[in-house]
Amino acid sequence: MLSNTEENYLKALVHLTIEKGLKDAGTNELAQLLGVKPATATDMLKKLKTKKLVDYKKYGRITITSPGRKHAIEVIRKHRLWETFLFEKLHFSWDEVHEVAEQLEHIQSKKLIDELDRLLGFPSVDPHGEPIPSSKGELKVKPRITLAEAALKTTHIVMGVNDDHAEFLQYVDKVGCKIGAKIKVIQRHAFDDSHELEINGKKALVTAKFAQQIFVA
Amino acid sequence: MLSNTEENYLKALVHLTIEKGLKDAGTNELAQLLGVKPATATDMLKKLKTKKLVDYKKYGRITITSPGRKHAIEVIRKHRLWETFLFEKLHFSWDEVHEVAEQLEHIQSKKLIDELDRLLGFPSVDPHGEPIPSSKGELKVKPRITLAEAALKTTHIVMGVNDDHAEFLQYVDKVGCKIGAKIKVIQRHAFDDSHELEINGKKALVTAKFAQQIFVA
DNA sequence: TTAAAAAGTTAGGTTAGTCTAACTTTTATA
DNA sequence: TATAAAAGTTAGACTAACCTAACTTTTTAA
Repeated sequence: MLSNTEENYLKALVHLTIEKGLKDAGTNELAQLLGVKPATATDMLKKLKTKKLVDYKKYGRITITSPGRKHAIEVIRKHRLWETFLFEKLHFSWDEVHEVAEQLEHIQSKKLIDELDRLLGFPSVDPHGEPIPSSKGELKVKPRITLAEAALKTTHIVMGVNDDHAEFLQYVDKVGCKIGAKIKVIQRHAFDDSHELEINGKKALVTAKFAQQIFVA
Repeated sequence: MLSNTEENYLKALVHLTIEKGLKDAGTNELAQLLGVKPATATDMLKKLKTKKLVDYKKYGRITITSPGRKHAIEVIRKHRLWETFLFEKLHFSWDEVHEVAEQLEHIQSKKLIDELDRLLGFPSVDPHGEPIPSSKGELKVKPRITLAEAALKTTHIVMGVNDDHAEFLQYVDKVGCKIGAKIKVIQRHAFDDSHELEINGKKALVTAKFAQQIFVA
């Protein structure tokens, strides 16, 4: 049985590699994502290596092993099912679900998750548009285009949003950028990397950092 | 914010005092209930004392303070609401709910509990017949008679069952002893403390330990 | 009423997860 | 291609929650 902390490290590795289409990650970026110091991440990586959950050699890059990936994807499945439950059944808004799901994702009970899945009607995406891994551990990695890379003056559909920060999501919501919204990048300003958008017909000006968190098709 | 462990100590103190109609508890019984050594409980009691959650002096008896009680009752409320959710919405049987609720009771989110309460229709008892504290922190302590103290040859109604052990609950279920069942103590055998019962008309022979876990009215 | 038993505490040790400060290895670039 | 910057590691320390072994205080009962 893995601790909550170990599960969080594995989950972070999947976010940094598989979900970005990359094959490995570095100690510093892992530490940063988890909000710990690199030295702390090094210690944990040694432990995860002895448990055969990551492949890793000193000063090298980190890859997740097949058992490590399997476990991480289960945690991600739980996280996204709980987010969906909170949103669909308990009247949570999309900016409120993440924080509570971070706690709920570590509850250990196979039956709980199977039944939750059934109660929700076997959903395939969470409230932010992120795919929910199947009970067999399959995680759909759709090649995602962020608003920062999307073609200019073309209408796109908002497919998903990074869920990590409540404040960000409230802002996203405020400018009318919901899942399914029609969105167009009118122009990019090189001097400050800002993006001029049209969301469902309404103009908005956002930063590059904002644009990188919005996934479109 | 209290750790899961601190919450478990406070909860155990309420189980040992308020729910039994007693005003204080001892280090050893507390340690035993929590499955730790007395030395460990002593350490934690010192910590809870500095946080003003218990009243306590060296070699003395432990009482819970008003803030400590308030917090403990919130945890008990969460535990029993989660048990009810698992039983009512997720097809768990009454012997399966306790273990998972032990994990879920520590999730921190006021909104989560308020919404769960609403989803369940503001229940007043959990699947084992235990009262669910109100959102204001009121815990009904019904004076409870166990089967071991119940009058002989009188028909009683099963009002509740101690929920701690899944195996016990499965056995309780098997002999037909559900909440609301009619139960009569035919005879008690002094030489081995066994109890001869009649449950909904069917005979059964049970131990004293069994009889102490069944609450009747 | 005192001695043994029960209850409770203290001291010192362990593990998990974190930190800082100093160090080493790798990489990128002048 | 040498060296500075970036990336990563090591050593030593801290806290929370647990342990065992030895000790002290309180209670019980002969």
